[in-house]
Amino acid sequence: MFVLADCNNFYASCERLFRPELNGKPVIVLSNNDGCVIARSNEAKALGIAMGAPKFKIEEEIRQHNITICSSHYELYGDMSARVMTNLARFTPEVEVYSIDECFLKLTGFKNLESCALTIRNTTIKNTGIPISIGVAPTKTLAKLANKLAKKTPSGVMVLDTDCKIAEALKTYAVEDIWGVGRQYATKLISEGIETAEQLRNLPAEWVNKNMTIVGARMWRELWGQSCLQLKTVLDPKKGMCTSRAFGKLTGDYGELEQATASYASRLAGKLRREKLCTMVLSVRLLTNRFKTDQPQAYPTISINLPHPVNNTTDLIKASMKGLKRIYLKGFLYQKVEIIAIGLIPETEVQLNMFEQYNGIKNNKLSNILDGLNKHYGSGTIRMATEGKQQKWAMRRQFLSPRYTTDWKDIIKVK
DNA sequence: TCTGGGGTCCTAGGACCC
DNA sequence: TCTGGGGTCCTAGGACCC
Repeated sequence: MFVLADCNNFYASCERLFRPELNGKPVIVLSNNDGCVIARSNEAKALGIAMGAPKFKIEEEIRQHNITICSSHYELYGDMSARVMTNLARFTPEVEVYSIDECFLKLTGFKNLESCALTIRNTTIKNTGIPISIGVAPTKTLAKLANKLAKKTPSGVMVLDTDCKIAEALKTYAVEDIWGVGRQYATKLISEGIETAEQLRNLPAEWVNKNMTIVGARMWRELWGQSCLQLKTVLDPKKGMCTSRAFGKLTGDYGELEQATASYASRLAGKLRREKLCTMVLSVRLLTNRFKTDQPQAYPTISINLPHPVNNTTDLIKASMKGLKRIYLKGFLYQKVEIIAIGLIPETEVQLNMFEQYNGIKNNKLSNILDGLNKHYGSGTIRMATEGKQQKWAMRRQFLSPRYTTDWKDIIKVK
């Protein structure tokens, strides 16, 4: 049996954990740059605050209902996530951490699944303070579905362990809420008159194969209780890595773009080193704001093949600067730069190019020193000069909570 | 003023090979 | 006039996820 454990309103719950006065009150968490809503407490959901709503469009509701706003704070969420996952892993060795707030577990040989699920839920809540729901079913797709139903029950647990219970659950389950049915498929299915999971499951296999590719066919079989998606206990090596973030303001200034590009490249280099990976290709892309339809749009991009696979800050900044210079177009206001690394290989498998000069040893040494200092004195303590000092383009985080769990200086702020 | 960031997998089509 | 049959690899684009 597959179990899906999913934290309720995870980011909002993390924020509330250290501010208990917010319990029972509407809380929302905003995306980077305090752009749009990415998490809501139940109270905020009840007020009709939509997922993804831009903040500037709901100012009136925020004021009227006295909604508490938080900037997203991934350091805090990451730390709380690790605590939740550690607790879940105590119940079975078969664990797949699926996302920051979700985890699949496999339970074999348990007689009373209901009480087992309840134990998992209650223990995790007691030890972490994060509310969580548990869905249990014979396939991952059905466990996801069970979890969604569990959120609506008082016990927070839903076990679908018989054909009868599964059939009953599918009857009224909206087709667009199935894991694997996104916007495109939902529109298509609904236009064909398929509105519930039961109707989708009753479609002939040929129809699904023809219209929904192999991915859809797997999902369809999973709805019938045939497990096609296995538990992934070992993470696959990453294939690509990307640093992309909107600026705090639009800019067409080359100097500012240089700083931002260098700083994102440096961040990407740090991520690569942490995962012990090197990249062979670096892509740089500038983007204007697609919502500003009255302004000229441009998305110039370039891919640079590196002479050697690297992950040191010096070489990656250098390559990104070269890319920026080649794609920069005057007269546009840019909102974002993306730096993408593709063709990742493990540090230990790097092969050098005998026809190119290799400065890796010196540059790697420098990067390691950088990492060491930033780790000891706090990230951002030391950085490359090209990354800039003022960073006028840096993202807005007006409503950031203290680092309750990861910084001694901030812990004293807890009331 | 203000609209997230990071991934995965699959398919189709073109280039190229013998 | 007639114009094979089988592969592989790569890329772009589209779908999905949280």
